[in-house]
Amino acid sequence: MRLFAIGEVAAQTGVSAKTIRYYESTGLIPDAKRAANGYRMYDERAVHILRFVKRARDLGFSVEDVSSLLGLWADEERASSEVKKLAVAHLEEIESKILALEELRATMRSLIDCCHGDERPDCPILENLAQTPEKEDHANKVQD
Amino acid sequence: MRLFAIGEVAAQTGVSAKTIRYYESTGLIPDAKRAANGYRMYDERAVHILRFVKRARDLGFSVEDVSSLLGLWADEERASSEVKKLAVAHLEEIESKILALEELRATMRSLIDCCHGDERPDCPILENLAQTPEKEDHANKVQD
DNA sequence: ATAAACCTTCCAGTAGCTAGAAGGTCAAAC
DNA sequence: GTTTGACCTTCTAGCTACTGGAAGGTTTAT
Repeated sequence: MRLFAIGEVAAQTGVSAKTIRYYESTGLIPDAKRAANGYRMYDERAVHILRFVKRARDLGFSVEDVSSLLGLWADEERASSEVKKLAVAHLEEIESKILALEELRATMRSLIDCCHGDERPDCPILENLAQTPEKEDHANKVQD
Repeated sequence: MRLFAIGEVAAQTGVSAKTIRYYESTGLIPDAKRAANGYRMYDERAVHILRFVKRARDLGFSVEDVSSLLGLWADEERASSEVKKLAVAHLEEIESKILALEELRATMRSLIDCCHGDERPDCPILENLAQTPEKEDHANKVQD
């Protein structure tokens, strides 16, 4: 069975050598085998695991979630509902982040639209930031 | 002129006492005056600054950006274009984050839709994560 | 023999706080 | 008069998920 050194694995998986070592140190992936010279060596299975990790991280799963997913992947007896639960929770997180960012975007857009952006010092953006929220709820809202 | 202790300022601004001290320690806000007993004391101006910081942070500006904004706010000679430049850059960041998250959302949705999510072990989500990507060259470099 | 390209470990730093420990201060209740 | 509790102080460490760099060992090519 062919074995690969860490740099080659990094190239194959898109996970940097530093990050692979980091994953090992935190226990996310199992400790690599070592060659006689002390170098970490990886077989196909280890590379496969790393690719799984990479894909899940790219999908935005936290390292902790990835750890759970690896566990489920390894468990032949898993219920797919377990996986789906993690995925749905993650999707919901993504969705709420999008909502929050869309609100920010709307606010930023309206602020930017109000600012002439020339050499004069008066600036509605700064005025908005500086406004005292005395009339609470409506005072510091910006219309979309 | 009335002075406020840190707890009251925290309540007034929505910035926690811990965070106010942190902001002071990093130089984002000026060092507070001290009462005879060593307590930090804040006047209206200091509270105003903190509210500005809070609002800007709520809009998602980085602390570094907030620092620049504070500088511009204090500078009577500023050009509004300077402020606008920061705001536009921030908006663009928000927009690219939204785009990235929308892509993730689409992928996650389709994965979730494919998974029956019951007690059986077969799961398209895991299969997707585990799939070996066919040779798409992602400019794999070794970096250390 | 030397250079380069690998590999090793360990320490520190990133953003923006937050938690907790150990202690000083102040007003009110008993 | 003391004790309780809510304040305040400083300091250190931890969170996520890495990344950079130092100091050094190994391998391969020239």
